[in-house]
Amino acid sequence: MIDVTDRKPRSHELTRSGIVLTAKAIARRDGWQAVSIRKIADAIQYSPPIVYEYFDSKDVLLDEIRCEGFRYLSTEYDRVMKLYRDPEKRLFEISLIQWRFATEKPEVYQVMYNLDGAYCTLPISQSADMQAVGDVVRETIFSFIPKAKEAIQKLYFEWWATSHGFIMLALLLRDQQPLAQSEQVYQETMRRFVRGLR
Amino acid sequence: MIDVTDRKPRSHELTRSGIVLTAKAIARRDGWQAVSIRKIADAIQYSPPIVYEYFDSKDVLLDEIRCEGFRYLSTEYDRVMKLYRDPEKRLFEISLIQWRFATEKPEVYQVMYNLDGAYCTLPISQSADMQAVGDVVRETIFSFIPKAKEAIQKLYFEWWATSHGFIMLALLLRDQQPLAQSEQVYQETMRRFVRGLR
DNA sequence: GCGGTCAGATTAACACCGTTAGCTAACCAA
DNA sequence: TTGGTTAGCTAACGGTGTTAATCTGACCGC
Repeated sequence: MIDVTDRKPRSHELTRSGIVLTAKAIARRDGWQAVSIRKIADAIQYSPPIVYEYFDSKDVLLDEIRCEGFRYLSTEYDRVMKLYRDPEKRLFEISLIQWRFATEKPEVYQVMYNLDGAYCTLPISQSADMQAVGDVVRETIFSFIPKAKEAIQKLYFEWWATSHGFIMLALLLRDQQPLAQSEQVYQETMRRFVRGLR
Repeated sequence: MIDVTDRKPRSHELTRSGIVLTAKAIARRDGWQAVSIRKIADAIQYSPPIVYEYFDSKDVLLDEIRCEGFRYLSTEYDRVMKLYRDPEKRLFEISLIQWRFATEKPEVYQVMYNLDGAYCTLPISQSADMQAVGDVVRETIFSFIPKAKEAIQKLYFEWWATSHGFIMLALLLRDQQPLAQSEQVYQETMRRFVRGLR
């Protein structure tokens, strides 16, 4: 039973962001498998169908959070680009952001790559937000290794795979190997990767 | 309604492996999200509770498939160890097995790492089967880089992260970048990694 | 033949899930 | 007072993992 009396009136935008925040909060606490439309509705003190006024489906809600994650990365990358001029420094700092993001907002990282029970069926490939992230990294690589488009794409693929692989494995083995130790190996590897580009 | 007349009598072992095979078949066709106890029971022509005679829960069933995957890798690694004596060749061939396994049995690879809707809550860390896989790789690395235990563990971590990262990303981007092309980059990278150990 | 036992398998239920159809109650213009 | 619009709800459908209770039928001693 919903008690309407203690439900504060909120704007459309506030309710919408409330849904997103609640979904992430539940995912962070209990994992994505525990996130349900009913629990979200409960938390924002509405009935389940209201959620569908804001998102056509659970899939679309997850996709929103996913894109939000890529957009966040994009702005962080831009910040680095403005802060440093040295391409080598740039790519290394971008690598550090990747680690920081994955460890500080694991629930977002999970839904971005469909990890640990998070599952969004919408294709990630066509996402313009993900493409934008790639553009910044490719541009950075190009700025000190001006090669053909295919070569840049290959280097980007290698950078991404290395970064993502280390992060994923570090999170997977975090109860065997302390995160701080994995982070050290990560930084070492990414520094070596960046240096190897020269 | 279940028609008992056309259900063939099977041994305990045969029914058990039937459950595992059916789960993998559904996962391969429609993804792990589509795998349900009822669908498995339907396929093996039994009622749902029968599945619980063989596996305490869906989680345990997934864990079995996961461990089976690690055991398969283990035997394949052993095969390579017997086939080649050169440590460099050994580690490279093991890397190739990793790729082949992930692309030929994606549904098993997914459940091993909780990817794409596959979700097993049982901790993977304590799995002896996973440990066995690691032992073979660590041993291989040690055989031509005899270093301290921590250094070997670090190299193993790097090898695993690199291999897994490339494979994951290749599968993720397979509709943008053909798998054959990604495989080439993978082989190149793993060869470089192995060479870099000298 | 008859009653009892036991294992194998089933049905039916519980509490969830995503999603949707349809209702209610409040408001506002005419 | 109507009529219409709108926000929000309840209730339902078909699905999920899981379990308690029940049924079925074969076997065995008498």
